[in-house]
Amino acid sequence: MTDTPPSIVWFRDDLRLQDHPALDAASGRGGRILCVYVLDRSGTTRAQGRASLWFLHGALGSLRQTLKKHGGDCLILEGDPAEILPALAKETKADILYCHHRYQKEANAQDDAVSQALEKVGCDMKRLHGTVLRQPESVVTKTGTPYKIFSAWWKGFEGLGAPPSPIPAPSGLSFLPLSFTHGKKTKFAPCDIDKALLPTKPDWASKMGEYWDHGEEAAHEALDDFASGPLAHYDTGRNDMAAEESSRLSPYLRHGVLSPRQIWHHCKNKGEPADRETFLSELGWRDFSWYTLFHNPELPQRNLKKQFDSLNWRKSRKDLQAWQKGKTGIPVVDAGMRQLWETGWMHNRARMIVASFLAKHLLIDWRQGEAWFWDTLIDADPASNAVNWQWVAGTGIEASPFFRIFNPLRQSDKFDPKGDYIRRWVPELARLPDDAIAAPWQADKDVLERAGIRLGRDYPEPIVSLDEGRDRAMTAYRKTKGS
DNA sequence: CGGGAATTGAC
DNA sequence: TCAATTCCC
Repeated sequence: MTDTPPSIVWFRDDLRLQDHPALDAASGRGGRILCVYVLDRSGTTRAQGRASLWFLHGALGSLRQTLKKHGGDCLILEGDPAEILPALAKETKADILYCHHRYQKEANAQDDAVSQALEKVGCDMKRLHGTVLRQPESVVTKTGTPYKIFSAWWKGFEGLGAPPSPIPAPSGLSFLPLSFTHGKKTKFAPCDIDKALLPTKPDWASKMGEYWDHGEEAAHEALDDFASGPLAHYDTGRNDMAAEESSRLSPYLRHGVLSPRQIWHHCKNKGEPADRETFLSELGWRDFSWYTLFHNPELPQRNLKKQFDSLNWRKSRKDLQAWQKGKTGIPVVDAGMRQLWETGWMHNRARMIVASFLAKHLLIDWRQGEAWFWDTLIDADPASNAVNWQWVAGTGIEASPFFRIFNPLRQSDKFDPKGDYIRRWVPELARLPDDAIAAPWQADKDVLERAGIRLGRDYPEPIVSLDEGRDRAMTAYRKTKGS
């Protein structure tokens, strides 16, 4: 045994052992390691939504199990990291703490504060890049300014060659036992993660548990299943809402059970070039979102196009709730929203449709939608969520033009032609024939009767006429021009 | 990662 | 006539 002092590895959105630069660095140093996760109650960073916390519960449990196989464990505490971590460093005599950079302004400021507090107890904080393909500063235009357009950024990104290869989980890890925390010295009791993380109202845990497996092993299985299957026809398959052709890796990616570099390198030689390029560019969008958030910290709160600050959003609690519950009377919108509620996840095509419907047809502020997704998505990502909402609402830097309004019926025709997605998530419409299920209010009376549907009772009438909603949005958005 | 009206073009 | 293409919103 060397006399190298212990190191602390502070886990955040990187709940894995493989391709974990912070853990790898701690291992390479030689001393014993204390793994810690802090459920941040300081109020300085945005609290995760309830669905996301549910997934976190599983991810933390799996991380602990994996660490136990290596003879270690992860200490889970609740409170202010700037108090907890220095206290732990003092108690364990650790002189170095490893973690990964965070790219939200508040989170980065918190890390700065933790670093300063650690310094006072003789502990050095080392932040490594481990949660994105490339750190946000690394892709810049020739004039040194950040890119605003994805395709231009992507070109610059690819011009740098392949992203760094993932690193394997360190072997021969040596851990500091957690038992010291049960001594009198520590003032921090271990966090009861069941109590702190599992949702009670609503009790999502039992339902969502049917759809998701936890842990690195399950995540890599999902990755391999996708790479050896749906990736081969991803270009078209990803848009079929009823098919299970999308990767469904987002929850693992969000919580760092998988790293983007692992996904990239696992897929880089699979499938046809066109399908692969489409998928990798989706992974690119995730990095670009973090890049955009890094350069625009106000992204989750403020329109990046200030022109839309004057937009007169409708304030309708009733319409917002109908959207949230999947009772808008537009089947494809309701299908998406119900899939979200039950599984904590929504097909990406459906995300665009429901988001466009809220921000355009209902003319409700995209921030209301962003907040709902934040609370109900197990993959709710600080960067992607905000970027994509601003994209759909037309308020982002590189956004869909404001007059681009998804027509839910055309979307149904194109991406759920047989209505299978609607049948799966809006079962009360299941008996309607293929050509009527996307727009029951347009169906003949006897068709509805045969399917056992009385509109307004078994299934709602549309809460807004698609034509009128579209016109209303066009008018309201157009008014902001030049104002 | 559009929609939809206007227009073209193959019958 | 009607589907494909063009072009403005």
